[in-house]
Amino acid sequence: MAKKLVKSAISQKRVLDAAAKIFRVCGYAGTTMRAIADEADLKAGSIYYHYKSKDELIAAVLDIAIESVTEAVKTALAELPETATGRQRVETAIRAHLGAIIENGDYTLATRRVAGQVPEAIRIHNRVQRDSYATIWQDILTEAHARGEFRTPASLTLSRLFILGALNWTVEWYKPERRPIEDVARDFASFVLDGLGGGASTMAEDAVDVSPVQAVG
Amino acid sequence: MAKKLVKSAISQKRVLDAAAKIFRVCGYAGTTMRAIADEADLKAGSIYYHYKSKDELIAAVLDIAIESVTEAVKTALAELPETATGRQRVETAIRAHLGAIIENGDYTLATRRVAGQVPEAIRIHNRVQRDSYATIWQDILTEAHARGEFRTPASLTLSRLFILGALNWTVEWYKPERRPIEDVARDFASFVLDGLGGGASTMAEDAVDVSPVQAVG
DNA sequence: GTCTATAGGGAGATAGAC
DNA sequence: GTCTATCTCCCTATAGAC
Repeated sequence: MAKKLVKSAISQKRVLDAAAKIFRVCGYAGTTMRAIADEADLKAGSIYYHYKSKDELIAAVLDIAIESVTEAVKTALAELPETATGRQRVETAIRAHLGAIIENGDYTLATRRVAGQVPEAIRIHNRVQRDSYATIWQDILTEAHARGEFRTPASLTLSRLFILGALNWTVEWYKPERRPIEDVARDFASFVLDGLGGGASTMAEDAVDVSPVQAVG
Repeated sequence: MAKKLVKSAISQKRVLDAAAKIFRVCGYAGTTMRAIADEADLKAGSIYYHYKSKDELIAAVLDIAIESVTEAVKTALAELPETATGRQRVETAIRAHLGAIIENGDYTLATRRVAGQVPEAIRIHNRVQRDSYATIWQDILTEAHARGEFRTPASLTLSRLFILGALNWTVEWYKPERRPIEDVARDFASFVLDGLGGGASTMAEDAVDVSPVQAVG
């Protein structure tokens, strides 16, 4: 916060960004302090000035991954007028979620790659945060359903898992140079709300596919 | 194939199943030959009788993961009558895909955990198989669209990535004791085809959620 | 804050007995 | 087919100079 801390904070952030990048590529056990140090233009020993251990680093990466998405979605929803419909809220949350996980791609993907491999204590802490994020979606869906905007007494939990699955998978295939993430968000919102086969379309004409058979990941 | 090979083949399968399980939990670098050996009730050195290296093991796991899904979906589609609609084909493929990835959960999840960490040659080989699987879906969607069963000139590639993302994510949260995978498949097909907000519902009444706020993964 | 040097442990893979 | 024993390499983390 004070000016004296700025240099240290910058280094710390550089180490953290490097860690996310290496964890993403190499997984938990495959990530070495040397590789992180190289990425951050440091020597391995120097990392320990900023973080006590490899576990403290992965804990920080996991925290940022979920917190950045939570913040983005909360903020986007808060900016909507009170009169916003359930559909609008769902679409807004989709846009914010996609934007955040793509912007923090290294952190998001690192989270996926190391899932289940981090020590128990860290996993529990992170689980609480993820459950907390899930309630945001659960609330959106519950309210939209209560307002009669959904056609069926579907399981809202299953709906949420369906939506978040499709959204989270984007980090596996999305290439920024191919199309803006806002376009993906718009189409995904349309898929979620109206499906492929029915409903009133709000989907715009789509550009011709550049790569008709892109890998599933 | 001959009776003389049976014992060897059984051991080999036991090693492979053990490898999938350990790769799933520990990731690529985190998996040790000793851990695989323990899981298969062997000593570390014995594994090398069946597989030349750790890389050969992970290559086999990746192969099975994608091939089992491809086979399941191809077979299910082939069993449909020629007169089947696009909707029916999509629903059938969803059911087959979900059934296969859940049944081979260790292989499927191992694939996700080690993504991007395997040597180049293995990755390329597997990439070809995955692209080949993607074309099956692309064909289903293209045909359904050509028959006028989809409401819009949407990007079919984006549709496919959306669907497969939601489906693949199920391995992260699905618990067999909570509900049969067939129920998830039925509801997911409904989400995909009609969305949450519109269309003609084919969705059955859903059981009350046991866990309203399940982690996103 | 960052460096070098190193202690201490564990990995993949091989050799040869049984 | 499976075992034990071992070679060689590389990891995390620490100590102490600068």
